[in-house]
Amino acid sequence: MGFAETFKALSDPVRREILELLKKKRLSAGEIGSHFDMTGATISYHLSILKKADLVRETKQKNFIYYDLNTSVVEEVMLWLSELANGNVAEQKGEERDRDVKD
Amino acid sequence: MGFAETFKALSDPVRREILELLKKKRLSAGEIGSHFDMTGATISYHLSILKKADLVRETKQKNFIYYDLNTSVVEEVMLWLSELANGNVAEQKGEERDRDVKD
DNA sequence: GAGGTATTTAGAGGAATTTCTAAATACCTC
DNA sequence: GAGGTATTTAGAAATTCCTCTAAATACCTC
Repeated sequence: MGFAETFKALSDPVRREILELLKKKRLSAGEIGSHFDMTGATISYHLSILKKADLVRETKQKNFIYYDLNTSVVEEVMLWLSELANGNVAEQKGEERDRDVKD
Repeated sequence: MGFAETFKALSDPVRREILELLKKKRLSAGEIGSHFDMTGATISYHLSILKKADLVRETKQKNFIYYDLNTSVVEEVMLWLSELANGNVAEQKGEERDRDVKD
């Protein structure tokens, strides 16, 4: 946990693109790397940051390491943003904001 | 627009705390600064980044500058996250994911 | 276990970020 | 318009981030 690590992980365009790739299906580090014009070492660095933020999970299989998206952390972030924008959870339709806040 | 700037803005704890302060009510730069143990110049720097990300708006009044939260950008980010996590908009209850994606 | 493929780790360079102090700007009040 | 308050800008220092090359680790297959 810790939004600092999560938002920092999300703040890099390469890492966001990795997450979008993983949205479709899980991929090995090498498959992810082939989508970018960077060395495998750099991809590994980005994956380590996504892992630290718990945005992706890894599974070893044969001599590949597969990565997939962890949506629960994404939803925690959405919750925080939702409370920031609306003062409550996922209420999108009204403009009731800051109503009945006791403490 | 540009998620790079938005997520980068959200990635700093001071800036997230500023946004939470502004959730309650709009505040002048000085009022914001008094919540932190930093110089006014540093707060001004953070505000400039929030402004660039369009997460806050400013209004001049007398010789104060008031800042308030721009929730529409927050909602754009939520939308992106929602599509990342669920493949569609704010669908929280099902596990239908990646259905009927034509292109 | 030797060779091969997949991935990570270490170390270094350059760019970007965060903070400060000091100075500049802006605007209000008298 | 002079003095005062609020805020930003400029420049510098310390730290963190992103990328690379080179080397290490891990694991599979024969």
